[in-house]
Amino acid sequence: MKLSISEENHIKAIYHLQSSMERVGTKDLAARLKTKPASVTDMMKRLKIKRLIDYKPYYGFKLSAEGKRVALTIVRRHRLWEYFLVEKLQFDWDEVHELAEELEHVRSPLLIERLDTYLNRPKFDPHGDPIPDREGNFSQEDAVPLTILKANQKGKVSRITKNNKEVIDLIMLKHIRKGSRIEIKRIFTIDGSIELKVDNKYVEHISPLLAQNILIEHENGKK
Amino acid sequence: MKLSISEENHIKAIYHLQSSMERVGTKDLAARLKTKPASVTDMMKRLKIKRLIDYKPYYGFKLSAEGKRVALTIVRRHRLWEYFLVEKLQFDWDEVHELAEELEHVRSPLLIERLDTYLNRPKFDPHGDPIPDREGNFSQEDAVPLTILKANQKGKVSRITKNNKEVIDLIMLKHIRKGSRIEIKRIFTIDGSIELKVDNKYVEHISPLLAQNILIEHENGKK
DNA sequence: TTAATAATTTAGACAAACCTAATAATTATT
DNA sequence: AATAATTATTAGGTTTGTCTAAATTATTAA
Ligand SMILES: [Mn+2]
Ligand SMILES: [Mn+2]
Ligand SMILES: [Mn+2]
Ligand SMILES: [Mn+2]
Repeated sequence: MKLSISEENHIKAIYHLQSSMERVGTKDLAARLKTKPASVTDMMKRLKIKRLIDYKPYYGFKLSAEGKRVALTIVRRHRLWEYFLVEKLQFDWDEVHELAEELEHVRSPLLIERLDTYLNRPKFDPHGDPIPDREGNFSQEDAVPLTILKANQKGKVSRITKNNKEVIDLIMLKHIRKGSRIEIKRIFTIDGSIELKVDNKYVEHISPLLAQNILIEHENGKK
Repeated sequence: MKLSISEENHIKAIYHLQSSMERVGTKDLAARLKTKPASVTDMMKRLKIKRLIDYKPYYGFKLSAEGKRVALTIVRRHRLWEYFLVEKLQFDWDEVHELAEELEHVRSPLLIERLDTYLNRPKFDPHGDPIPDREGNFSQEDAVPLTILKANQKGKVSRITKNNKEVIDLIMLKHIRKGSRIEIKRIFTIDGSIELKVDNKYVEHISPLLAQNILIEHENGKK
């Protein structure tokens, strides 16, 4: 099925909103896409015809199985490009979203496959969000980067990604090591830096880059 | 000025057609873009309003100075992406055009600048076509890859790009060396291989990859 | 130099993707 | 339960980019 860029953007937005609400409403989707409720209704009718959503007028919508599959391929493309931009083109992690928002619409399974291989099949994007694989599955690793935790969440350090000397020195300095109990205090959106409490003892402030290299034992179950 | 994807495609197509005709006609442009003459006329009216072309009804059109500037940035994006796809993602040189046709429309000067840097500022794309720089200038080097020559054109070998042993062995085998006089006999579009006469003596058949590494002294003057 | 042919433009339609304003349905509040 | 507030849909438009068919202009050939 060939989808337009706008259709893809709508599908992806529904996917994201669904994680925090059972059915998505017209107003919320319009707000997220910076469009108007009337326009969303138009689009929902079309997506319903294409069987990508379950749409009950006045009662919101949710992705169909096929819609979810499509959403995951778009998310995959988006996050792989973000990873590429940061890892290869030296962009900062907070500069890449808008570009990925466009690059994600180049639909070529072969391109994405090659890009994935080239990047060494990364499991998380520069913001710490997981990158779905070709089949739409997320990493089964129970270790996730510290960056995906939100304020007030807790976790235990399971391992450090890079065995780079500087990284090691830094985490030592911050009293972090394998097994440390971490509690996120605050996330500064300006630079993505994180204030956290280590082993209920030390209050530390670390960069997002360092945080990406600290893997936390994943709480299996609902997110 | 913000241009749509379709507008960009039209501008670029005019640019290419202009190299073989003074003014471009409606029918030719329609054929190249796989659209209809009536649609081209519509678009030409709009591009005229945006002052990107000089359009005289019934007498064809040509790019304005500004139009040419725009065309060159699109060509630059196209060719840089092609280079990326071949050099980094292991695509074959004959598989990349369609993908670049889409990637070229991600308009971000910063992205293209970083990509260029990352790729080490290549001067020619995988087909041997020159990549314009940020200012729209082509390489001033008087050496161009053998691949940009057309059938029946002649040239003198100025140098070999890679000092790789295999490349050296191959060009020796084909009787090619610095100073050799080359005459292109035929280009096989299936694989891009080239039949040529060396020093008016040996008829040889070489791969496009090898041809890319053979630099020819450029005939300065009109193209 | 006129008639035939080819190229181009115009007229009129249509789908996609938006919009505003008006109307209707749902949900929350007294 | 009635009313108010919120949310969603419909009606009717607009712009972009395409199309087909008809009319017009330019070019070529008789
Ligand atoms: Mn997008
Ligand atoms: Mn991201
Ligand atoms: Mn190309
Ligand atoms: Mn294109």
